[in-house]
Amino acid sequence: VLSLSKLILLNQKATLKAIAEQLQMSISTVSRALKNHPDISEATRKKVTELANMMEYEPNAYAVSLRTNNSRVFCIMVPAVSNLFYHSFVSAVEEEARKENYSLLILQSGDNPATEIDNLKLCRQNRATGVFVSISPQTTNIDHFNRMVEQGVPVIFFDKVPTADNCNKVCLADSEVGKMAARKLLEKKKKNILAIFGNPDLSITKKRMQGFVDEMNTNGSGAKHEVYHAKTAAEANQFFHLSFKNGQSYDAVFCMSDEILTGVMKGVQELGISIPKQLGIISISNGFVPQLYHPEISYVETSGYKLGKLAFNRMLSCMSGNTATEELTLDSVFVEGGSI
Amino acid sequence: VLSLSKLILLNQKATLKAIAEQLQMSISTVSRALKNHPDISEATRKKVTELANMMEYEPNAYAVSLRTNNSRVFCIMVPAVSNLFYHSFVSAVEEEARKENYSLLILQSGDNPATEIDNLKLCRQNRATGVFVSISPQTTNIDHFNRMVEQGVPVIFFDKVPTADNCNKVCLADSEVGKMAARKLLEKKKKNILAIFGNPDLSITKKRMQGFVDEMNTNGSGAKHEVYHAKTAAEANQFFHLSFKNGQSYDAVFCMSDEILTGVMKGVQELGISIPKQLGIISISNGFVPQLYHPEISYVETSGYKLGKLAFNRMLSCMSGNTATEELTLDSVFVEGGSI
DNA sequence: ATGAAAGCGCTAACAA
DNA sequence: TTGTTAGCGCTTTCAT
Repeated sequence: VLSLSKLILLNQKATLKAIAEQLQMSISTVSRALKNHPDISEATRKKVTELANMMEYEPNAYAVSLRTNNSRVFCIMVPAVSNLFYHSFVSAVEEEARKENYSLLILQSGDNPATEIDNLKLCRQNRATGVFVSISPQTTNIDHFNRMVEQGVPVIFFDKVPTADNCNKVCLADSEVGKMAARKLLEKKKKNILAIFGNPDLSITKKRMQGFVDEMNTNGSGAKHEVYHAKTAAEANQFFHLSFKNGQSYDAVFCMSDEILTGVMKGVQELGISIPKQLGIISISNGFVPQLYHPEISYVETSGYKLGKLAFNRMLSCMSGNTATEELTLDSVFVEGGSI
Repeated sequence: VLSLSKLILLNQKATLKAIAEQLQMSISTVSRALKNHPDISEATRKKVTELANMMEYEPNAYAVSLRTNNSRVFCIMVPAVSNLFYHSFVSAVEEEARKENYSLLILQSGDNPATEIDNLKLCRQNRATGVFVSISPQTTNIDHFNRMVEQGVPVIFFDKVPTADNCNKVCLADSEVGKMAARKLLEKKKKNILAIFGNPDLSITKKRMQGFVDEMNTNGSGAKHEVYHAKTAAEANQFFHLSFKNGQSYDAVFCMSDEILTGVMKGVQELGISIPKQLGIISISNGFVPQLYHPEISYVETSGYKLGKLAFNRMLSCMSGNTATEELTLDSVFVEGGSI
């Protein structure tokens, strides 16, 4: 239950001006009192803070930004937030941003370069302090992003990054990840490997494949591997069925992504194949999907969460005047599950 | 390659003032020209828009908000964005917000009531036009939220909603969902059902359980059911093992959530139980996890995406002056998978 | 220790 | 058709 006087106070807008009028003092005194300026007397400070609390005063972020020319807003642009990998990235950035007292503007591009440009306008309208972006596969021209950088707004590309090299990138070590998966397969003495990759046009596919194939060719004496591409889980499932119906006897399957893995694992269940006895499985994953199965699937980890933390640090470094562009890479980790 | 003159233009801040100075006209003329005010001559409009494009002018969102007293920002507060259900909700709201030209401020509470209050301050600082919130289980006092409503900021509670009834709620029909799952089990003539629910303190658990048990008691003549609670996937897994090691012969398992389902399905794989021959499985889910298995798990759908759309509509209705509070409920759908 | 005043970028009522 | 002016809420310099 609120007292009448409190009700009256609450019903007017809580601004510095309103507080100043109530207290018969100037706006600047109120402002200073509220931010513990040393010049302000204890008595004044006390009166002001008490009334401010009563009125539930919160500074108007827009007025502050306008005045200080500093928005304290980061923008994150991703193809779609409804994606395990990206939302763990967002989650990590949110945590760090909160600590540093920044807010987040989250934008989806839907893998559409035109929407990307629209979103960039929103970033500019909101005078974003910095931008994190994972670009769409069709984005080749990054002039718009470079423009932001020229104007002093750091842009950190992450995950899906452009090929140009004069920009800040924070990536998974995709080639290294593919290499590590191949190495694990060879360590386990797999001789006849089915490797299923995603859309061959994506740079992520190219890099993972390059690492995988390199390792196989360099150190895989005696081991055979066949490469397929599947754009969806359903396609991966079909490939799997074809491969195991034709009597070919692979002893291991490599899945480039969760999408592929789910298609393959459905095939495994459909055909009643026993893992790892009849067949070894290894995947590249964020970690959620592999632990749904028994035995849990062994995978090389690509953590959106860790990438988010790394990207945020890079952002802070850019903001503190570090103008050199850098290409950072997240070390990959193998997580043993029992499927190989 | 940019011309020198363009470079010079780009290097100064793109504001109405800067444009006005270049063109030797007043700020208001420029402002009007840019928003196609009918009073402005074609010649002037053309000159202004051309220069504005050259300078890549974007209005300063903070100045606009400050002046118009309208932020065009919605705030969404959830326990954690790294959650399948919530991020599909966020995704839906983002889509609608974009159409209406609103931005999104996304905040995580970490299921902590104190953080919730902090977040609410952020909402106020950003003068959010409206707030979507799924509260933490420990939040009993919703005064802070009511305060926002009193000050004209609509608050739409979704999913995890408070018990008080003078507020806007958009929920899954949790009781109905439980009831529907029970009905499906009875239709399939299941006689001996293991029902695993989540944390018994959560209202969502209570409601789903109430619906389930009600239906069983009302129409389940001849069918037995036993209720367990598991707070994590691992606990559900343990229960499952105990239940099937002790020689008890359930013919179906009901899982209240994805979390429970993953624990149970791991048990199914570990014990090599054949679905649906030896055992029927039914779950309540967003839809992602059930389709990872073979056969796909039959589930009653709880769509975060659809809930997001519904919540957004409710928000628009509140903003257009509809002050009556309402409690909306999303109809549930049964999705046949083959596991029962 | 406190106040007055300018200005951030924009909109809109009023004037010309 | 265009310009002048005031003001949104805040910070900060300069004065007192």
